[in-house]
Formats: sequence, C-alpha cells, structure tokens
Amino acid sequence: MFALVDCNNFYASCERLFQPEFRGKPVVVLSNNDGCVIARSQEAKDLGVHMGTPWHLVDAAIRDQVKAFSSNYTLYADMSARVMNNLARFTPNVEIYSIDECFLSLTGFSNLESYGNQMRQQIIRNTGIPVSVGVAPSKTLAKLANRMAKNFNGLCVLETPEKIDLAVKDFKVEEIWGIGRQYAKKLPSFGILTAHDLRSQPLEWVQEKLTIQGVRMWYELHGKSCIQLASMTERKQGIRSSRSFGKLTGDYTFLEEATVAYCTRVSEKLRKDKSCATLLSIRLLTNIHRPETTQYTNSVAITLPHPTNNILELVKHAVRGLKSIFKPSYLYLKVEVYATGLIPEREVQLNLFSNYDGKRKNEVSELMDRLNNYYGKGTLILAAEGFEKKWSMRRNFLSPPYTTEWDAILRVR
DNA sequence: TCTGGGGTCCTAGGACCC
DNA sequence: TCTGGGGTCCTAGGACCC
Repeated sequence: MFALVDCNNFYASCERLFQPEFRGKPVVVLSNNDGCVIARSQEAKDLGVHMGTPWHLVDAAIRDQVKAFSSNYTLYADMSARVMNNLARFTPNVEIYSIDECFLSLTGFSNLESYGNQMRQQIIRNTGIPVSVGVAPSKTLAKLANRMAKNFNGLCVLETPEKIDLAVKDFKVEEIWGIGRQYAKKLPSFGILTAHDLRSQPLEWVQEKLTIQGVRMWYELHGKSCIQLASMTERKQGIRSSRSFGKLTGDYTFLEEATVAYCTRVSEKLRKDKSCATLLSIRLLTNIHRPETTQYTNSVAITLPHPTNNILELVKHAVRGLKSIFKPSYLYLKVEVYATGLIPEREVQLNLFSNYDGKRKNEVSELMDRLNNYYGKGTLILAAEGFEKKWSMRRNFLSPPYTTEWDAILRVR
C-alpha cells in the first residue's frame, strides 16, 4: 500500500502561516518575475482565478480583492523540509516526490484510516501546513485517492476492490496521473472519458495508443503496483539554471553576466550533490509570447575536456558557448545553463589529452561555498557576474524569509 | 508594460560497429 | 535486375510531472 501526502495550496499556505490576517481571504502566489499564478488559496479559486494565468491578464476588479505574493522559494523549501521530516516518522520508506508531495510505503501497516488521520493531525500541529492523504495499492491510485480526499475531509483510503471500482467509475480520465494535455485531447475521441473506461480497454490497445507508460498505468489502475518508490539516494540526471530576465535585452554584456550567474548556481548545485558534469549546454531564447517580433533560439552543447564542478572552468566554457550562439539585433528574454552527463565526484577519470592532472584543487569553488554558506548567498561572487544584476527578477510582492534568516524572524508582541 | 523553472522517461532515427 | 543482418550508442523531440 502507498500513501500520497500532498500539502494543500502549499505556497499560499506557507504565506498565510506567517501573515495570518490573510486566513479566509483570497491569496495567490506568482511565478518568477511575478508572471503567472502558480498557487491559489481556496478563496482565490472560488473567485475564478485559474492556475497558470498571467497575473496581468486577471481582471483588475478581481486583482483588487486578492492578496498576491511573489514566490519565496527560500521559505517554501524550508517549510517543505519540515513537513517531510515529520512524514518520515511514519514509515522508513518515503519518496519526496516534489516540494509539496510525498509518497509513503505503508505495506504491512494496519488501521490505515486512523493512521492517515494521525498524519494529517501531526503535520498541521507541528508545521501549520494542512495536508491531504490518499491511500491505495498503487501510486497511480494513491494519487487518485488524494485527489478525491481534497473533496472529502482530507483523507481517502482505497483498500478494497469494491472501493477502487467505485472511485475510478466517475474519475475523469484527464485527471489521472500520467495523462497530460495531449492524451486528454485524444482519448475522448475513442469514447474514453473516465479512469474506468481506460482500464476497461484491452491491454494491447493501451500499449498501442499510450506506449509502455500506458501499460503501467493500466496495471496500476487495476490495483497492481508497478511503479516502485524511487530511492532517495539516486543521482540527478541533469542540473539546470534558467530564468527569464525582468526585461528584454539585446546587450551582450547583460547576457554574459546572467550566464555567469546561472552557471555559478549550477556549479554550486553540482558540488552540493557531489557530482561532476561531462556536458554543458547553453541556450539562448527570445520572447516566444511575442510572435510579432523576430524570434531566435539556439543552443550549444559543450563536451567538457574532463568532468568537473569547478566554477572557473564551467564559467569559461559557458561564456565561450554563449559567444558562439549570440547574434546581435535580437531582444532576448532568457538564457539557460544545463549540466548533464553527471558522474560522482570521486569517480572522475582523467583525460589523456587534457593537461589537467587532477591534483589542482577546486580551491576557489570551495572558498566560495564556505563563505557563502556562512555569511549568506552572494557574499562572494565572480566579478564577471557583474554587480548591478540587471537581469534579476521582478519580485514586487516578496515576503521575508521568516524561517531562515535571523533578521527576518517573526516578532511576537 | 507584464506570460515560471526544473525535472523525468520513451521513441525514432542516424551514425557507427563487425 | 539484383546490394545483409544484427547490434550499440547518441541525440532530438515529444510526452509527462509538480
């Protein structure tokens, strides 16, 4: 048996936790650059604010009634860690699936109904974050149960075949975990509208139309688990940093400074994961939301002479890559830095044809990590990143990082 | 004026091997 | 007129997730 625990309206819940005057009020959280709505409190949903809509396109009369926040990932990441730590007390086997979701293996546990309720109570008491719990014999059904829990009292346990039959009967096919926009468009033309319809098709048909992933989904909907809990120790396959700028630009220096900053981020993440990259990709994009302007997008993949997470080396290659794809006379929106072909730091093999001897220490990177961890992010940066940060995001409605900085800690009078 | 970021897995097709 | 068979590896693109 699996449980899926999902934080309700997570980002909005985090913001409200520290500004309780917004409890019971419509609250939204915006994406980077205050672009789209990415989280909504129930009251905001009730006002008809949709997920993913650009904030500036929301009706002004509605905007006036809603409290908007810029996304504050420092806060959300810390709150997420608290929730996950609490969940880990319920079973040794957990998979942190996303910032606000966690799968738990409950095989061998009994009284699932009351155990699920205990989880909900303990999480809200210890962290202040409300969660919903779905329990079922497969991950796909646990997701489905979780969705149903949101419409009940926050808990849904699908233990018996009868309960599962009943649950899939009216469950919309497009809401199944693994059915995205494309399949949601296609399936109704075959008369498939519900999870029950999909699972009633012959397996061969599903294999043909939805390939191997559909086959797994089919078994899972029948209560046969075939997607295991992912191990939390696995190495990532790629690490990316990409961000839209606060404004469009054609200025090469601007782009280079942003590339250096994003590349710095990537190298930090690599070192944190104790990984080295063998391939570094740089991608440059104009604003696709403005089809009337001339568009240009290009990317370059650089095979590194030897696997590395050294900031100076990565930046050198990143800048060279950027130069090779930059074209003047376009207005750019975004640059992406993507490291792939990751291998463990300690298994790096040397290259016969590079003069790198493996002994040179990663001193600059290590010093930067040490100072930036101790004194706070951005204490020591490469000069090539620039000091103006012209590329930084718009975040006009940012709340303080209440739980991670002494200066921001909440005062109680 | 203003439209996110960071991941995963699978398949097809091309280049290459003997 | 007629031009093999059985592989591997890599990449791009498309689907999905939160």
